[in-house]
Amino acid sequence: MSAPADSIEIQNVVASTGIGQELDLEALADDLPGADFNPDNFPGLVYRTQDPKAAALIFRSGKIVCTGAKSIDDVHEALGIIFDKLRGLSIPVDENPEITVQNIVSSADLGHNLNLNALAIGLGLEDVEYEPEQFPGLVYRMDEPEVVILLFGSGKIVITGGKRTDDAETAVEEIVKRIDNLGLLD
Amino acid sequence: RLRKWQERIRTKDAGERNLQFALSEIDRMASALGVPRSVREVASVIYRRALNEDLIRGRSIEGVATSALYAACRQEGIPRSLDEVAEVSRVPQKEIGRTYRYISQELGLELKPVDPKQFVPRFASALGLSEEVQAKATEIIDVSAEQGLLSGKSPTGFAAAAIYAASLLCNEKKTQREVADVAQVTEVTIRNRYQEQIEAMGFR
DNA sequence: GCTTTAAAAAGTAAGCT
DNA sequence: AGCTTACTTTGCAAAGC
Repeated sequence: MSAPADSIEIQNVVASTGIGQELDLEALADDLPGADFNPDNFPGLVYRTQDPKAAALIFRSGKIVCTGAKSIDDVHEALGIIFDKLRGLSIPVDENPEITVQNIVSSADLGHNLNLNALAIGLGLEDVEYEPEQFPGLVYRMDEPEVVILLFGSGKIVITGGKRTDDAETAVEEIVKRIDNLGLLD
Repeated sequence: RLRKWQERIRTKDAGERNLQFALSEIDRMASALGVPRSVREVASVIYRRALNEDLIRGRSIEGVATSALYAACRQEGIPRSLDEVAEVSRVPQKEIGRTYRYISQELGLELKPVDPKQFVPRFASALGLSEEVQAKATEIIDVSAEQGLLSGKSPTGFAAAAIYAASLLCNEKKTQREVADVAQVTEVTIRNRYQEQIEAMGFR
């Protein structure tokens, strides 16, 4: 009764935005408690929010990358907290900065063990990367939706590369169809 | 005009020198790995194809040469593990794996996943084990793979465990450490795979 | 290409008790 | 023999080397 699509859980959302204002990251690193800034290592300043849990990379240009959130709502919430923190430091922040979701990582469970060797051949070696000496997952690049699926022997899978919430659902339904058509869904 | 002409000759010479270097490296590594001449020839063909399709750009000659050799071993059914290939190359294992995936994809090699059984003769003879043990190990691999135990597991670790189990069953016991050393896996991996395989064979 | 961030899957490995 | 920690893979943006 439980369809594989019902097992989908969003694990990570990556989004980008910008406050429309250049920043002095050296000063910001001093004024923002908990900020990590190592310009020799990486040009962005790292700031983590506790609730919701997320990490933001803040750049001199005022552009920001938010990762680690468990939902698109959490991305907006976390960035809202950061915008308010910056405003609290008298830094002008755009009224409603546009937030773009760049990648959503989800996990799901197909509920059946998978024969990855058979699947590599069945799905087509040209679209598959399966090198168990290097990584236990089979990497399958799907065209529609344009996502990458990692399939494991346990039947657990990871869907990444999608920008929309329903990409994972569509991808799971599609991969189940393809595996079933190959007679490899036991 | 003259300058352009000289430049062409210079790049042609450089290209020729690079190709000779790559082919001699393939030869050197192939000798060190003890693979037959036929595999070196296949590796050379793969390298030339990669060169013609401009796949070397942005990659090291040695990295592509090593990957071509790794691919050739697989294509010819006598695979070497990435660990083994990395030992005779001056390119790190991680880069060999990454470059192999790239040229394999771009050249459409479409190589099937490595079959653990292909490691059995080489590992077993390195351990001085009989044909009987090899046949038993092969049987163990077939039975446990059919039961779905192979998915996601390293082919060398799978082969090593089967050889260890077969050596016990045929009274030619080798220690986990001895098998682990020739297969270049840890004893922990052999132990884990061995337990599953023994159960799949209906022993215990 | 690299650097940094985040998260899942499962296998392998290394260090410590 | 465990247990813990850490590394492998995928996707993406950011700025700069």
